[in-house]
Amino acid sequence: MAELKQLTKRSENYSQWYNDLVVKADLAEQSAVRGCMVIKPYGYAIWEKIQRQLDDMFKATGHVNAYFPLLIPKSFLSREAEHVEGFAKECAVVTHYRLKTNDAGDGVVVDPAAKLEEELIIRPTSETIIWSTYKNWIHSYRDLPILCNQWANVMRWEMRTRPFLRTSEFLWQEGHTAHATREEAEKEAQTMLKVYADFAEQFMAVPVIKGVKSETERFAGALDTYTIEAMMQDGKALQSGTSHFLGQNFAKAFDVQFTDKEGKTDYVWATSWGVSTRLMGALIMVHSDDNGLVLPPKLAPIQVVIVPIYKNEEQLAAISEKVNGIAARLRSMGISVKYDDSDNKRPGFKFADYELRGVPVRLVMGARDLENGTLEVMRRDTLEKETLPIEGIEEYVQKLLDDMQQNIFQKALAYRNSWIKSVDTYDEFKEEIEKGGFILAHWDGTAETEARIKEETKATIRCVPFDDPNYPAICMDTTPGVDMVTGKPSARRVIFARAY
RNA sequence: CGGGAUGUAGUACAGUUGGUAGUAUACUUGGUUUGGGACCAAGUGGUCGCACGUUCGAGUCGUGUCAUCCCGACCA
Repeated sequence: MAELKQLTKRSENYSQWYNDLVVKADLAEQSAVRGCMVIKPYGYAIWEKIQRQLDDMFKATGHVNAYFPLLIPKSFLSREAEHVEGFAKECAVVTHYRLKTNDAGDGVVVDPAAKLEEELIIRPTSETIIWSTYKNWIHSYRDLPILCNQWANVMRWEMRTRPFLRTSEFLWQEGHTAHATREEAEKEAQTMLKVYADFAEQFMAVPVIKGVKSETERFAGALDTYTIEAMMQDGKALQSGTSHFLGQNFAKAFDVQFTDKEGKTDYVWATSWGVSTRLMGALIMVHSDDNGLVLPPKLAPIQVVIVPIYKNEEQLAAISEKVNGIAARLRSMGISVKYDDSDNKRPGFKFADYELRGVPVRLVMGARDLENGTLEVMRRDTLEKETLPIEGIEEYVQKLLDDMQQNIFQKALAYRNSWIKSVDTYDEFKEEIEKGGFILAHWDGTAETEARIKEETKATIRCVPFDDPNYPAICMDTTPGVDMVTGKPSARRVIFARAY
């Protein structure tokens, strides 16, 4: 149950509360299945908020949802050479379709007679099964584009797992699009990367840097992989979402051709893009403090919790009357409210408990407030408390939630930017990489140099950043230089970091 | 798959040279409390991961086995 301790690396203070958080806040716990994850109700509620928002953004960019099979014939995977090389090592394989009672009669064994002619693999990603399907859907330019997304689980038999960041089974969405032209497909891949970046920054309040992956880090089977890279509180990078321009690789592997307006046939151009429950890991690792989770209001399952403090039933009744009105008005404004009038926990316990869960705003009303017509407002991000009149509290809370969303993002942004550095020499690089953060350095563009740096420092190239006026100037430095290791010419600085 | 560690109550742990299992917390009951994780009293709960062995006797020693965690390689 050490996932939050693991995720946050704040062992000293966290050891005091992470067990409580995991147990009571129902975030998640490791199941008995190797590297799999139980996402308990409260954690899942956060995932649902993420899902809903992303789904809206996909629909707004013209996409529709579909669903494809969990099991993929083994032979499909090997159609695309790079793809199979990338995923073959981590596939769970289905070899039989039946069990039978064992000879002793006290258990079951795999029935050898039920061996499959061709083994099935549990999808590690769905490109192959989807493109084998698209072959039947696409004949003409009139059939294009196809803009499908699927919400699903996938399985990758990783050597080593980490809660949220790398579980063997995980939930995600994967978009798979088919286009008539290269330009349209490239534009799609860029568009979806922007959707991811907007979601991360505006909803998760996690600042990210968009960029393109080096050849080594590219998705197996893609021509280009675009990424959003986030910085955790411990100075390690986290790839939080990727969008791939697949070229015609999968169309060729599955023979998906179409006839264009001139009557010529050509292979279809493709993209795929995905984000996973890893985003929840990012959310936890970027914002949490020693009191527990800090959720951006836009993703908090409970945005406002109201706690009454009372000595007897009459007081509770009087408080509840006031609170019910406030809660109803807040809900009518689209704010999710929980009124916790349970009498089996003391107020102090409730305060601490909702802080662990990251509930953005807490309202407290007691006898004192009843008399004065006030209530206490606490904001989770700064833990500041103030006593305000009941009159107009709804508008105040609404504004506060907006302010907090901004504040949490700005805080994370300032923190992230403080982790961005630039170095000129390899010695300097080795020194800085130990401290963590994004490090901009010159690179000669070769896989050999990249591999050597990874071998010697454990740092990888996170991306070649895209031009964005909001990024620190240091990221946008496109002046040529020389590689810090080999001294060969370098077109521009790229981002290195140690990563999860 | 290599290196290291750990398996004891729901959870987190202690258990000395082998002598028949304990602390905290949680849970149940009763009472007093309630503006920052309450207190008092009583109570429930464990064939000590599993198997075999050594021994009069094993949580403790030995062998095997399974599982989990950490560090690598691999990866989103």
